[in-house]
Amino acid sequence: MATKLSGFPELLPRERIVEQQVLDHLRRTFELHGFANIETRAVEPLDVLLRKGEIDKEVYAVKRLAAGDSEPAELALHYDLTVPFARYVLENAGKLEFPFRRWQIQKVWRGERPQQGRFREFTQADIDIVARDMLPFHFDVEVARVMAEALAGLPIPTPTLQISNRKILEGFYLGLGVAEPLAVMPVVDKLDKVPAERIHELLVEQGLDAGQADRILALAEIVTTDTSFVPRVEALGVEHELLAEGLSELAQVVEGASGVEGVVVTADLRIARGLDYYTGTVFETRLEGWEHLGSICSGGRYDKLAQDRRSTYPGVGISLGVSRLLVPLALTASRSVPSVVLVAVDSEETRADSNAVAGRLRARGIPTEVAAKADRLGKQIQNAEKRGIPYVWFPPAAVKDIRTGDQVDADPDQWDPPAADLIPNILTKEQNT
RNA sequence: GUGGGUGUAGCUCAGCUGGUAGAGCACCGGCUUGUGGUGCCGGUGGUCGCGGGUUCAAGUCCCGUCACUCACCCCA
Repeated sequence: MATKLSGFPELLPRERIVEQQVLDHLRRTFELHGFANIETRAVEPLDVLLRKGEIDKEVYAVKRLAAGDSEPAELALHYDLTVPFARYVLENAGKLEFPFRRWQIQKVWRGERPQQGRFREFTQADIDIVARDMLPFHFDVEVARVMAEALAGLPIPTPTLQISNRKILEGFYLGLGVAEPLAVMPVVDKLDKVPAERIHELLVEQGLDAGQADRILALAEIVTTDTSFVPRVEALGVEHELLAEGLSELAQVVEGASGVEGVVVTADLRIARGLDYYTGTVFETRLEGWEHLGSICSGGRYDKLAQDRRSTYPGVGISLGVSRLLVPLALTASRSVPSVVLVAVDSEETRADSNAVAGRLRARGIPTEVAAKADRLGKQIQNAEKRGIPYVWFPPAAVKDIRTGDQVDADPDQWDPPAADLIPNILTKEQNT
């Protein structure tokens, strides 16, 4: 008996066409910027996954059935692509050329309770740049720029790339005399859900005085679409070397990522990112009208994610949640099959003629199928229409656009569909209804 | 993982205080040996998410479970 599994979505062909085009676009954009591709295995040693980040990660352990209950699981499915990538870099450090720029699109697994836009099995698209010992800062700018361009070409609600820098927060807190700046960040990070007064209370509970808490909240209120956040932060009157460094960095990233049509870029000092390995630039991304989904694309700079005896490998990267990104789409394409043309069949005796026409169209790169059955021609047309195939070919030499009803004489060695019909079109919700 | 809501034909839904299931759309066939989307006539289709319980009798009450969904948590 077939049963659905919560959080493990499976798409219909028409939906998959939409996802596939999104993936194609991402790959094209990443490769346009020279990123190389790798794929890492689905499993990692359990202790590698648990060592980074928190211990309560909902990871799926994997073990051989024959291992029995006494042997603990040693492997687990990866829950992101960054940790496996760090491991991969260490393992292949001798064979890679640095700085190493790679894109990676794979499934990941998390045991969280599913909801709209939250899955247990989903697809992430990552770009990261890693170097040995020293990674120039301009790569922070590049990674933001590439992802902005990738998002720009997609048929989604307007994305806002929210960028911050942990050096600003940490430096500001240190300048304020806060003893444990890293403990403040997870609290401030909740600002989008918890009211400011409550955050203030929580900060005071952490041992800060009311004045410090006020200034911390004042910093977090600063959101700008250009570099005007710099004087606004400076006006708060806190000074620290790290703060100044962070302001300079963030200004460069915001400037560098701005100007991509269809993408809003902000310096947003609310963004702190819970904890983890981030050391500088941090990113989150929200979709207009779909803010409740949370961030669809986040990442940042991590100076010490990977380390071996000799070297440290600093990196900067962003992960795009493809599965989550698809939620606002109607997830519907103009057709459920790749076919541009359905070649009609007059009778089973002449099927070979239809096959010949199809072969000639395919030889020129036009996806073509032949009618399954020599039905009444009206039924063959309806069958094409049902699946959204735009053209029906009547052998030997006539082709009909069944959307308009226009029919013309044509030579299968010459005829070309308009470029817009060559692949299925993604329909938005409005177009679909 | 914690707490709440929902679950009836492919789709959208109706089924009052318990008495063995309906509509519209879709789909199939005919009017139309053949180039369709309108119209008319006819037809197929439901273990009422699944399992258990209460009852003479449950879609309708109770419990469990699964799925979807909302908040929290976490994050893509």
